[in-house]
Amino acid sequence: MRPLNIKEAASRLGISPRAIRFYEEKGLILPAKQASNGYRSYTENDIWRLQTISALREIGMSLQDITHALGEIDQGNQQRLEEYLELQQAVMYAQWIELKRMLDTTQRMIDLNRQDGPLDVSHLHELADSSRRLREARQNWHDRWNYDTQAAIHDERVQAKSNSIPASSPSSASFPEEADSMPYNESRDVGEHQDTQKAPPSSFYLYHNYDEALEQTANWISPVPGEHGLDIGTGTGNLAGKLMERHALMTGIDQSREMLRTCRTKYPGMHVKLGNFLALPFADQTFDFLVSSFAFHHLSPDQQQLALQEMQRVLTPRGRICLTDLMFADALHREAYIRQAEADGNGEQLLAIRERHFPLLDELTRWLETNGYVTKTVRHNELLHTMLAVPLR
DNA sequence: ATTCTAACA
DNA sequence: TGTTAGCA
Repeated sequence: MRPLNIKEAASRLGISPRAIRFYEEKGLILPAKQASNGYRSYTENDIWRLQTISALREIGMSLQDITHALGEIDQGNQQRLEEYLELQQAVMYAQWIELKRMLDTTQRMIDLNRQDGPLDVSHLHELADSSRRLREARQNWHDRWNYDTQAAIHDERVQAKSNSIPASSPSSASFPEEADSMPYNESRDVGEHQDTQKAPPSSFYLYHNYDEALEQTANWISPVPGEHGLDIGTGTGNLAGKLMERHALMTGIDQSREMLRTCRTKYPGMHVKLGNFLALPFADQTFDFLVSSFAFHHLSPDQQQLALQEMQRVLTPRGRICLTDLMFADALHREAYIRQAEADGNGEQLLAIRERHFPLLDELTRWLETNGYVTKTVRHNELLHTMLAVPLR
């Protein structure tokens, strides 16, 4: 194929010629120059390189990081190459879903226009507004890109914390009735939460009952051997591992390369993929069930909505969902909890609550039930819950 | 008509 | 990165 000049290359990639020159200035590419006029000349290789740069850029990687990444590819690091290819794939999925969403929005506007006659402006604004917010939400996962650094120490930390609690520790003794994970309904749940205002002292409890909660999740899913399951935010694969023991075919996605690396070595039999929770890199109706533990609270409330929609998309019509995470019963519970933490001067806990977006149990339940699910929930400790959602059918 | 470099926003 | 200017 004939080498492209800069304008052709730019239009093919959907970026500006200036951007391309800028990348060159930063040392990311080095196109040949025509001796006669000094015009840059881009070969297929250059184009591929630019494509890579552009894709990585879209995910919000800094040019510095891209330099580094490209370096590894140049050295023939296949492992890395695959990661970056998946990254590009993830971007494409995000775009695909965005497109679908826009189609959806316009369709809704058309419908509303037909039904209620001329659409009043406020409604139009509302639609446009939500559409904008959704898009913003999706962009925010760029930040997660740097989450990697935490990966290496993740498992150690969890291990350390659950081990540091003896089986007969006071805190678990004060919740003896939870030991037997009995499903209970929402109203009872709210009631029970009222005495949680004597909030626990330190933050280690956030991970206490960690393993019990994962067990619960796997039990509730109880996969039929051979069923396909997706673990969103699989981290190092602890939950997916339990489901594989039960002979499910597990796929895990995470937004962190480092996490996935660890996961791959821990569970060679597991499909592991880099991906955005808000644009799952899978076709519609791919999985029989879907689990997620300790991942939801990394998303903003808006993003959680998107994630739920995505889950439905990749799930089979009869697919079930089981979520384990720290949750508040409702907004009041959250407020009370924060007040208590303030009173205790527990800064660590306050920070944890403020920086995460622990789902509200009542909202989550409402959303799922509105979307055709029957739910049941079990509480493992003050905040830790496991929720199962099965299609009404 | 296009591209290039350089400089400024 | 976008924009603009002055060249080849």
